[in-house]
Amino acid sequence: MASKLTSRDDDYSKWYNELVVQADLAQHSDVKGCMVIKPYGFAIWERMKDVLDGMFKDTGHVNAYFPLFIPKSYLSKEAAHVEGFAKECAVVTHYRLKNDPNGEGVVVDPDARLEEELIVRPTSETIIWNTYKNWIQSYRDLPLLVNQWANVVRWEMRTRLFLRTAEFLWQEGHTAHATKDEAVEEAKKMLEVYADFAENYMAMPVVKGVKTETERFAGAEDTYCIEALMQDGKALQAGTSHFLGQNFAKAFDVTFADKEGGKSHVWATSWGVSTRLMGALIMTHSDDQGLVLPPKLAPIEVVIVPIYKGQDQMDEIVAKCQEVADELKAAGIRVKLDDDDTKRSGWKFAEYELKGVPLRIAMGPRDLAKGTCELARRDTKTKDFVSLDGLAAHVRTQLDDIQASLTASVHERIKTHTHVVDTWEGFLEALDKGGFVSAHWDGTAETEERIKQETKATIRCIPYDGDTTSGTCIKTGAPSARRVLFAKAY
RNA sequence: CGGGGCGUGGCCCAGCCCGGUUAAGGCGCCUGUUUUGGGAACAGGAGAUCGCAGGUUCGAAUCCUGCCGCCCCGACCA
Repeated sequence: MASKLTSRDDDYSKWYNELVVQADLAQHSDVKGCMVIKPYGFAIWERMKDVLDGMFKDTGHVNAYFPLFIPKSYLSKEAAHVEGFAKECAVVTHYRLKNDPNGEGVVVDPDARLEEELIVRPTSETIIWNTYKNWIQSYRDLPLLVNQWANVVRWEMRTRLFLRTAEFLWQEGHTAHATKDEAVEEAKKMLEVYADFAENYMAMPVVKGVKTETERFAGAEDTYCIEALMQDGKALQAGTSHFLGQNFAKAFDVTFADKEGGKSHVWATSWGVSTRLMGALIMTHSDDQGLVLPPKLAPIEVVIVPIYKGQDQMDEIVAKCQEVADELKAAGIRVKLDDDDTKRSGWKFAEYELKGVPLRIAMGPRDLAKGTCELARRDTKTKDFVSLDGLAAHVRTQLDDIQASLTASVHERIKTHTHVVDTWEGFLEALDKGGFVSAHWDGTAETEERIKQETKATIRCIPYDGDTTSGTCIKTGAPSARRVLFAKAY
C-alpha cells in the first residue's frame, strides 16, 4: 500500500488503473476481462444500488429476476437487436464435463451437447419479452414496471476495470405500456432519475440528451442518455434509457386487449446503469493522493483515528473516540472508529486518504485535555481543530459542504470545458483542449462517421437544453437544425 | 484481430544477453524489543516444483522449439 500513485498529469490512464487496485476497489481476475470487486469497492456499489433501488421503487417499479441464459433463437427475433449484440456473446454449448480419458483433469463431454445453444445474457430484452407475452393480456395488466439487478456478459475485445469488463453488474428496467406517449414518458422519466442520482448522490452533474441514430441502442427507437465529463476531458456515457417502440412487442407477439376490445401491441422501454458508474465516480473526483468520494455514497463518511502512546493512554483515548463514534452514529452518520493497534496513525491517515473517506477525525492526548479533535477534509486537504461540543452537527455541515463543493466543481468543469465552435478549425482546436464541443451537424450518419474517423470524436448526444438555433454543419457546410454535443469518449 | 510488454514466495521485482554450489532484494506475514500527533526501527523467522510441455547439456530461471495466460496501445463497444 506504500507505493505512490502515478500522477494524473503523467498518465491519466495509468493513474486510474493503479487507483482502482491500490484503493482496494477491484482487481483483475485470472479470467480475461473479468474483475473481482473487492469488499470496499462493493460497499460503494451497494450504496449506489440501495439509493437507485429506492428511487426505482419510488417511481412505481418492482424488482424481479430473469434467467442468466437465453435460448439462441430468442436473440434473433429482433433483427437490429441481434445485429448489435451477436459479436460479443458468450455461448453455452454443453452441460457436462467428464474425466479426461487421457488422465489429465476434466474435458467437455461431447455427448452432452445442448440441442439449442444458450447465450449468456448480454442484456435481457429478449427473454423478458418472451416472458411478458404471458403476463400481459389486457390493458389492466399495464403498465408493467419491472426492474432487475443482475450480471450480464459482453465479450469485449478490450476491457478496463469498471469502465468496460466482460462481465458487469447492472440493473435493467423493462417496462410495458398501453400507449406510445406513456412509454416515451417513462423512458424520459427514468433518465431524469439517473440524472438526479448522478448529480445529487455521485456529485457528478451530467448532460441529458438523445442519441443520434447511429449511437442508439440496438432495437431502440430512441435512446436517451446522460453524459458525464471526466477530468481528462473525455466523456463517459453514464446511463441510458430507451424507448423501444413496439419492436420487441412485435418480435415476441405481446399484445393486449384495450378497453374497446381491440388488440394492440404494447409499447416498451428499457433502461440501465452499471458498475461503470463506479469508474465514473472514481474518475470524476479523485486526485493524485487517491480516491475522493462524495459523502452520500461513501461507505465510511467519517473515520476516527485515535492517537496515543502506551496502553493506558490508548484505553482512555479509544473510550473517548468510541463516545464520539456513538454520537455521530446516532446522528445518522456512517462512521468507523479505527482502533486497530497494529497500524500506526500515520499509516491510517494515508490509507483513508487513498480510500477517499470524506472526513477524518484524529484525537490524541492534547485533544482529550482540551475537549477538541482534529477534523481533516479529504477534498480540500484542510485540517481544523474543533470542539467536541456540537461535533455531530458540525460534521453534518462539513459533509454537506463537501458534497456541495464536489458537485459545484464538476458543474464548473462542464461549463469551462464545453466549447462552442462554428468552424472545422475551431472544432479541431476545441477537441485538443478536451471536453464537450457544441457544434452544428448536418444530421447525416455519413458526416457523423467522417468526423469520427478523422477525429475520434463522436456525437455524445443531442442535448435537451442545447442551442436550438439553426446554422451550418462544421464539416459539410450543409444546413443544420441545431447544435449537438461532440466529444472523445470512453 | 494487429502492435508492444510481462509471467520468478501473498505482492513488486533482480538475475537471463554471457548456463555452474543454498535464486538476490523490497513490501507484506510471524516472534520479540523499543516506538507511536503523517505510511516506525532493530533482531530473528516462515514462505519458490522460476507460467506449461518438450529439447540441447555433465548441469537450465538462464539456450532452442512449441503452447498457455495476463496486461498495455489500437480497431469494436455500455
